[in-house]
Amino acid sequence: MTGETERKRAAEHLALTLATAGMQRMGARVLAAFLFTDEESLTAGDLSEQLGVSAGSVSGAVRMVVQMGLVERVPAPGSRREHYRMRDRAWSTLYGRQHAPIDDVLTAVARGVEVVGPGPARERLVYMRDFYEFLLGEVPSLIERFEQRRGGSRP
Amino acid sequence: MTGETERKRAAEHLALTLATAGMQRMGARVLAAFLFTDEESLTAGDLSEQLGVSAGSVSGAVRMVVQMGLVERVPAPGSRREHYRMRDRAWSTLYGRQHAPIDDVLTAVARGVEVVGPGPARERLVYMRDFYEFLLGEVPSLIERFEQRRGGSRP
DNA sequence: GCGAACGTTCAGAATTTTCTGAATGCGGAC
DNA sequence: GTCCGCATTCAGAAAATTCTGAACGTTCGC
Repeated sequence: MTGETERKRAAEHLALTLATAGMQRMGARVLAAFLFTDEESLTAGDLSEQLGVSAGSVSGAVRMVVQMGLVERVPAPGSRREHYRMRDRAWSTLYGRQHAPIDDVLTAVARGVEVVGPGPARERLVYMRDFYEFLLGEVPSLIERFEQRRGGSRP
Repeated sequence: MTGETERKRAAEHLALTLATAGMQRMGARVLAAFLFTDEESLTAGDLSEQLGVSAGSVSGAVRMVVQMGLVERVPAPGSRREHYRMRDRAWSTLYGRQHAPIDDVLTAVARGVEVVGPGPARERLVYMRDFYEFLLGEVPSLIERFEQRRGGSRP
């Protein structure tokens, strides 16, 4: 273990990396905050203070990560604030969610196959469609395999 | 087959879908143009005209898709222009590339594990690290399986 | 009920990303 | 060697995204 400063630096670095990889910046920062905390749960106020951003930004970012299924509200007995924490399996959930767009792409490609007559373009479209169909089928089992492998040591 | 208009509509729709899924807009439009054409190859001029955008935009977008490994320059005998076409296996390549950020995330998380002392946060970080390591190992074999399954019918 | 604390919403500001268009570079034809 | 046509680069404009901060609800304690 190193100092608290190091922890924050590592958290911010991960947030930046996730943001570069396509996640919204504030969502990534909030997520990193949850990931790196030893607290049971965090409130919007905690996040606002810890990240040095406005309550409004936190509100939006929290809504996003909750909607993504990465963070959940936790019942807050005896507190007026809303408490949140990371969900278990957050990462496999995230990975699964990243594949939601596959459905949309698949639909768009299928439309292309309908519209385009025989020829090279159509062959390409069929190939693409097959690939995305394949993915759509394989990803869940991929995640499941990880869960099972992990399942024994951390339920 | 339907009219040429339908084809363009389908191409633009796919481009928009890919853009929504995180790809840069112009890159997606260029890619869709390659995907939907029956021409052997396209030049920057073709793309510029077809998409109704400036040569500068095309240049940047083409550079991107080439660098992504989705499109390649094709020798242009007897023509001063540069010719490009989609590469075979473009989609599995794209999918593989989408996982390049995994390396970065993995590095960032590993740093977190080093920095954080025992506790819930560290457990979470270890879980995340394991998941991304698992992915990094599985994705190539996933793609390979698709290629093999497809290999017979389209070499 | 009343007051206070907290979260949310939304219009506007700031930042970042993306596109354009003119200048520049490059390669082949003559 | 010079010219011509196309591609690229890059500074600046345009557009989209993201953050803030003040106003508004809501919920709980009293």
